[in-house]
Amino acid sequence: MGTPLPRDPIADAQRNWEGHGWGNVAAPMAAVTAIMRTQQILLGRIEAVLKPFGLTFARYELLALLSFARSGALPMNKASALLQVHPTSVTNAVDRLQAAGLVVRSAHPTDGRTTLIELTSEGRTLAKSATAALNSEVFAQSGFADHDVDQLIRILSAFRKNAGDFT
Amino acid sequence: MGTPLPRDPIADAQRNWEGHGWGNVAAPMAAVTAIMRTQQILLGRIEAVLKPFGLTFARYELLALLSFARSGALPMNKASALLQVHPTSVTNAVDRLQAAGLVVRSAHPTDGRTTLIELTSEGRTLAKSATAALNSEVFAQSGFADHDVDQLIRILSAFRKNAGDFT
DNA sequence: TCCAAACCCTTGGATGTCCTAGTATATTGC
DNA sequence: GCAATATACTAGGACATCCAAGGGTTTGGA
Repeated sequence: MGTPLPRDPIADAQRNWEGHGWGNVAAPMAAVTAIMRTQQILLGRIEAVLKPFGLTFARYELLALLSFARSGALPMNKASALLQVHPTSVTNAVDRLQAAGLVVRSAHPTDGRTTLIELTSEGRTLAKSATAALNSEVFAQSGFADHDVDQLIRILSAFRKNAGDFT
Repeated sequence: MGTPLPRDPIADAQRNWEGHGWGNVAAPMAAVTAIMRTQQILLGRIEAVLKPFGLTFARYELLALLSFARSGALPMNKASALLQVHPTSVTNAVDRLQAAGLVVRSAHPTDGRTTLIELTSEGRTLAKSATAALNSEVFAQSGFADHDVDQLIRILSAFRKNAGDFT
């Protein structure tokens, strides 16, 4: 998928929108499309860094979440809510992490419906290493200027709140 | 995946990062994570609007690209480059669009390796309708303030250029 | 001219996401 | 107390994305 294009395809699309009389939504269209593409680029970088650890981003996120849980354990429904993904996605991730010996499922002490996900010591160690790698190889060189990072956090936080992610 | 959380999980993660001595990368981490989540929200809205048309976002993007191609046809490798996705993803999308009668594959006049994707009249009509729906139901109500849209376009364009998307 | 290298598309496999049930356990209300 | 409703997790299926590999077509250098 490799060589750079001679022109920005998203800017072209924006011009196309304007040329078709949709100028009022051309800019939001371009912004939304740019977010899609940026996410794709960032995900690619993250996956590349995690690959040597045998992790994908989905599994890493779960591992990281558990590692910050103090007790090292969380109910699956809680993890689903915090990661904002479908419960079946968590089931899928836990299956694989458990097969890799990084987490274990255990029964909830009082609620028989609930399953706890618990970090193993291997899981905790791996989470730490993977986080260090992401910090130095992705986040420390994100490609965003410092003040742009602040802008992004502000803009996207407002968007997410408005979209009903949190109160 | 429903009720709003009482707190912003990304802001919490940022605080966690700072608390662990990773303050220098906490903000980029939060920005990157927010982009991931924002993309997920936007994709969900888009897919919901496209569903009645029997389209997914991937298929719509290809359809829209073809509809702007004047001749209504593009080589698959060109589509792959412009959409910035793996060639196999285009193969997949074309398979389904062709099965739905929205595009047809045809031979390239001079290069036997290349396959052209061509819009059918049904495909062109559907692309028009779907675009109108996206414009009014997603882009016209993106949830971003106008000046934030400009900021996003500026910031993400610089990022994509820096990432090698275009020159 | 001719064969190796480059290029194009497709197939097959691994992952992840969501949706739609289906099973099991809790909670609520009468 | 017991039935109806709600909640939690999982199984199966549809899609999309990427990678690796394979077969056909062009191009280019010896």
